[in-house]
Amino acid sequence: MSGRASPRNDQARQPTSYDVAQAAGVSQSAVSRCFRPGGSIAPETRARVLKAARELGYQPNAIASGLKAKRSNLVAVLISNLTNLYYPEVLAGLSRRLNASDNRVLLFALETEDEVDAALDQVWRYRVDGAIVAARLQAAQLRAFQRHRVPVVLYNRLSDGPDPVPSVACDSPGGERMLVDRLLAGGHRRFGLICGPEDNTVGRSRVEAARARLGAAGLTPAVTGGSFDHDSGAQGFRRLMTQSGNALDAVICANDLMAIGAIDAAREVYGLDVPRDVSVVGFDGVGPAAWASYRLTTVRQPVDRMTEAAVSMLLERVADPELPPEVRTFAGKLVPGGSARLG
Amino acid sequence: MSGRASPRNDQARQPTSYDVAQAAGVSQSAVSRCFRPGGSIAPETRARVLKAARELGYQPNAIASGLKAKRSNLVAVLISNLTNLYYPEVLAGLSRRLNASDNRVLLFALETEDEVDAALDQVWRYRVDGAIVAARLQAAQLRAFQRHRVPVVLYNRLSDGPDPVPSVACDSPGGERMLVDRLLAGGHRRFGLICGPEDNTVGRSRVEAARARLGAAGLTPAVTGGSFDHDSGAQGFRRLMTQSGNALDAVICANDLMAIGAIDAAREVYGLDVPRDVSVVGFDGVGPAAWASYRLTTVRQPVDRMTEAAVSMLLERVADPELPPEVRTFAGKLVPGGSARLG
DNA sequence: CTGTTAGCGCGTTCAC
DNA sequence: GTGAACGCGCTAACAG
Repeated sequence: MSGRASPRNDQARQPTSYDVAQAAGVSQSAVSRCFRPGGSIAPETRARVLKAARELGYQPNAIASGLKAKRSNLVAVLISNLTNLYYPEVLAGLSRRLNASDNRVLLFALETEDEVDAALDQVWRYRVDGAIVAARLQAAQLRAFQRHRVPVVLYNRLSDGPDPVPSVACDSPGGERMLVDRLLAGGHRRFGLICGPEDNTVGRSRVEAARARLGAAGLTPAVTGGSFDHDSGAQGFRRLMTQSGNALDAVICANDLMAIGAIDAAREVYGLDVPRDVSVVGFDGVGPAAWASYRLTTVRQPVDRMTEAAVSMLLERVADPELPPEVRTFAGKLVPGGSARLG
Repeated sequence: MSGRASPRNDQARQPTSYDVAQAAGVSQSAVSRCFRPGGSIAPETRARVLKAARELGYQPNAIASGLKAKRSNLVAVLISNLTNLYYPEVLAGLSRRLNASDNRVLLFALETEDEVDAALDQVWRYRVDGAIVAARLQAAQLRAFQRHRVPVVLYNRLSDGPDPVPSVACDSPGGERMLVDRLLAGGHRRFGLICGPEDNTVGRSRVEAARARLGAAGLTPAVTGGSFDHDSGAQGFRRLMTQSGNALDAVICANDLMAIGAIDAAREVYGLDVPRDVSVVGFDGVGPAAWASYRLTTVRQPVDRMTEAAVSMLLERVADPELPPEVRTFAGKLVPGGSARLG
C-alpha cells in the first residue's frame, strides 16, 4: 500500500540475531556464538558480526535466551522491611554483587509478611535461577522452593521448619552476650528489654539470648514488646519505666532503631542523660546509630561479608543444586559508642 | 534402563501447559486461554483445566509468555543512592504499585552514576516494558530509551537534554521559597547554604532557588559544597562557620541528611543550641528528620503521590507509546518542626 | 570453524 | 468453543 515508504525504517522492532546474521553475511547461529562465552568462532567472523551488531544496535534478547537455556539469570530478592533502615544497605550489597556476577535482581519489597505467597507465585512464573529471602518463610513455602527446584538462601532468618536451609545470619546470641557482659561489668543491675515483632526470629533470638545471660547472672529484666521502629522504641522505654518504677540501669533493644527511639524518649520524656542516668544499647549498626546525637552502643553486623556470603552461597547452589544446606553465621562487632557505661 | 522407577517422577522439569492439557484431556491452546484474560473458554473446560493445573502445580512460564507476547511485564527501576535514606521509601512505593499492577521490578541499584550504561545494557536485553529512573541520565542515554522504544519516567531528576522527558518531581524551588520566606520572617539575615553533589540537578535547583530568594531580599549567603550525606552536612557546617566568622543565623541544607549532620556539628563542635543560636532547615522529610533529637524544619515530599504518579505515567506510556512527554510537579509540605525559628 | 536443524513454552491465528 | 499449526528469538547438538 504505502509506496516504498520505508527503506529501512522497520526499526520499530528490535533487531534480532537473524538481522545481524544477514547484515554480516553469516548464519544466525554464528551470531549467537559470538555472544556466548566459549562459542567457537573465528576472530575474523567475530569481528564482522560484532560490527554489524553495533551498527544495528543489536542486544541479545535475554528473555528468549532464558527460554532456551532454561536459565533466566534472574535472582529473586524478597525483603520485608525495606523502610527499616537496615535493609537498604543489605539490598544495595546484594544488588551490587548479583549484578557483578551477571545476574539480575527481581525485587519483591514486602510490606507485610503475608504478601509472601503472592510474591512466590511470581517467583515461580519468572523461572528465577534462585532467591535470597529476608522475610519470614513458612515451612510450606520452603517446601515450595524445593518443589520448584529453586535454590534459596535465607538472610538473617532462621528456618523454623525441621529441615536445615541454606542461610547467612549474624550471630545474635553472641552479640547480645557481648553487650550484656559489658553492661554487667559496667555495674548495671536493673535491666529493661525491648523486643522485636513477635514473629521475627532474629528479634526473638536476640531477646532470648540477652535474657538468658542476665538470668545466668541472677537477674530478671523487665520486658516489653516492640516492632523494630523508632516509635515502638520510645513507647517501649516508657512502659519499661512504668513497669520498673522508674528504676532502670540499662535498656537493651532488639535493634538500633528502637534503641534510638528509647534514647529520644529517655531525654525528652524523662529528662534523663544517656548514658549517665541510663544506658541504652541496640543491635545492627545502622548509619544513624553513629550520629553525634546518639553514638549508640551496639553490635554492628558485617553486612558486606554477609551479602557476599549470601550471593556466593546462592550461586554455588544454582550451579550445583545438590549442595547440602549450610548455615553461615557471622560474628558482629561491638561498637562501644557512647550510649552505655560499659565495663 | 531403570525398571519403571518413575511412575510420575519427572517433576524435575516444571510442568508446562502441554502437561496440563494432557492431564485435562484438552489441547494446549485451551490451557493457554484459561490463563489469559479474555480467552474464550467454556466454564466447564476451564474448571477441568484449572483443576489439572492445580494438581500438577502448573504456573504459566512468564519468560516464554513474554517472548511470544513481546511484553515481559518487567519494569526496570534504576536508583542511584539507595543507602541515602530517602530512596528506600521511594523504592518501596514503586515496588508496591508496580506489583499491584501486575508488573515485576527489575532493580538496578547504582553505586555511582557511571554505572548507568552497564545497567542500561541489561535493561535492553531484558526487553523491559518500561523504566523508572532516579539517577542522572545523559542526553545520549535518554536517546537510547527512544531508540529502543522503552518508555521511561524520571523520578526527581530533570532532563538536561533539549527534549522534554516524562517525569515526576517535587517542586524544589517552591519548597525552598517557603523555607526562605519563613526564615526571613523569623528575622534571620546571615545565611549559610550547603549544596548537594555538583552533578545533581535536584540539589542544584534547591540551592539556586534559595539563593535567588535570598538575593531578592538583598542578602548574599555563604555557600559551601556537600554530597547529601550526614558527614558532609557536618563538615559543611564547620566550613560555613569559618567562612562567616562564626556569625550565622540560619543554615539551609539541600537535603535532610545534611541538615541533621549540620545540627550535630552545631551542637557537638560549637556547643550551639538549635534553633536558639542557629536555625537549620533541610529538604525531603525523611523519617529520622522527625526524631525527637532533631525535629527538623523541612519540606516533606509527597512520596506516596509521587510514586503513584510515576507508575501510572509509565503504565500509560507502555499502553500508548505515543503519549507526549509530561512533567508532573508536586508541591512539598512545610514541616515546621523545631530546628528553626520561623516567622 | 561454520551452517543446518530442532526445539524451549506459550500466544495466536484459523479452520472446524 | 476448540484444536492444529506456526513462530517469538535464541541455544545446542550435529554434520560438514
